[in-house]
Amino acid sequence: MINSQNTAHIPKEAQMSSVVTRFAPSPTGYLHIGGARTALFNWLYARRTGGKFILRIEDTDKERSTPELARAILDGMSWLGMGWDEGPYFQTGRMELYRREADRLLREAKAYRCVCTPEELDARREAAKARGEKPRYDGRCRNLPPATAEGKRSVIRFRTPESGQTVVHDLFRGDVTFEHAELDDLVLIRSDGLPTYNYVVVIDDATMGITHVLRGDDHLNNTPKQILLYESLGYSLPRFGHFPMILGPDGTRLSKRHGAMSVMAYEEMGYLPEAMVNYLVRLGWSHGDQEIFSVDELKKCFTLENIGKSAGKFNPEKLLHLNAHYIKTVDPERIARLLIPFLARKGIEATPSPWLVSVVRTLQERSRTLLEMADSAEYYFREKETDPKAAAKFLTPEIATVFEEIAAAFSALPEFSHAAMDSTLNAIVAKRGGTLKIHQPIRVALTGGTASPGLFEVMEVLGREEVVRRLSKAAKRISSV
RNA sequence: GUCCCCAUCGUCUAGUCCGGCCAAGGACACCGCCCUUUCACGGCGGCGACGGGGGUUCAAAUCCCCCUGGGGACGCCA
Repeated sequence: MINSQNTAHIPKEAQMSSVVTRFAPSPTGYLHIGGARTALFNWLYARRTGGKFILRIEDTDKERSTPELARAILDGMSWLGMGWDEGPYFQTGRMELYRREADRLLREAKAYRCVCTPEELDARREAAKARGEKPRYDGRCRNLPPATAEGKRSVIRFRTPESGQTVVHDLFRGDVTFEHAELDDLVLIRSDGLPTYNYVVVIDDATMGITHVLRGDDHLNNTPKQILLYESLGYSLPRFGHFPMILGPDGTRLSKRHGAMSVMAYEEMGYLPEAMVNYLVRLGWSHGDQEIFSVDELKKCFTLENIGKSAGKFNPEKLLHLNAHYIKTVDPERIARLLIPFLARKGIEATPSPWLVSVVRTLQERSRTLLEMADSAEYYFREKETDPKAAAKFLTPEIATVFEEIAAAFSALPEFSHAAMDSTLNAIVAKRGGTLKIHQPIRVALTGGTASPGLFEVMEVLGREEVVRRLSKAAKRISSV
């Protein structure tokens, strides 16, 4: 017998207009890169098709789930700008439904009670591995008279067909066939009465009307079991699509070893959500040669057809590049607002103002993250310690008098503008033979280092008073050495 | 070990379904040059891939098979 998801008869338009996707993370960790992309694909597909996107928290692992982590996942979703149309649903609130359906399966003999203990199961698994076999449940409680389990600690297992096969019609990979003989009798309800993942996911997806189950291909092997469950429960099947996982830069499964994998860690490092979204969407999906995508654009052009099949490696460099792109092109007023907490971390108090925006404008082209921007913005707010090497090279004794002359000339300027400063400097240089290199010394005196935005921009933002003050101060300091 | 998936530059990928337009295109990184008051931005150029072997065909990155490599799953985790 071959089980199949038969949706081919449904007209394309009908499928399009009624798409329901979901993201179902378990609150046993933060929202990480991989999870975020899964959410993104589902969210984008729903948006693209005018469908619905549901958020569901899979909290049936009472050992590891915490409300704080559930909160953190929600925060991550919000930061990335992914809103959900329904939920978040929590599975812990749906226990009665899970038990009722399990009882039904039990009554129909599609499931049975198993009294094997975890210890026994472990031992058998090890033994099977030692023998070189696939470690599966051996089915010894399958035909136990129901009375045997009476009063004993037991789990409810699904009675998987012993022969035949199930084929998964995967949206991205085509048909994948699994022999039932390869599957074992999975646990539906644990001995403490809590349901397991493979079971609840089916009930939830079915009862919530999910039409497209789009998830990482680490779930592909679970799918035949779930299809069998759908059929036993009498539910109609959604369409399944398994996209490749994201691997660490070293090609192994993503984990803490790979450094910052939590999405929110990137916010703290000064990344913009649009950069993260853009990076994530291009990892495993493409649209010709296009690299830059706004969210609005994605809502129009994101398609399932362009999702690839091979696993991708997480590449922090490209994410950084994309972030630099957005730092550079996003509205400076917004950057200014976002920058404030980063400045605060350095002990710099700033408030939104046109001046702050002008600071940002000078730094947009040379900052790849908000963190970098805050670092290079420091001299606008307070004098920095002068880099000793820069001082040695540019703050030479003969420059002191030049600084004083410039300070005086600047003070006398009717207007402290780029053009006025430029011609003032040129005049002073010309007066001394025209070979004097004056820009770097001024830059060092003003910013404490040799790298900064255009000198005139810096001076305009700093303001005449501060420029004159720093120049005079530098002159005095040089002379006093 | 068993089963499942995957395979184009170091990385993300276009091209593969409908074989010729591909002496394989774009992006990141790297290198060089130009622009330039520094650092950046930008522009131009360079380096760099169809994993191997068999088929099929007039023709294969594209279709088939095997091998190899990588990943995943095998829980009273999700």
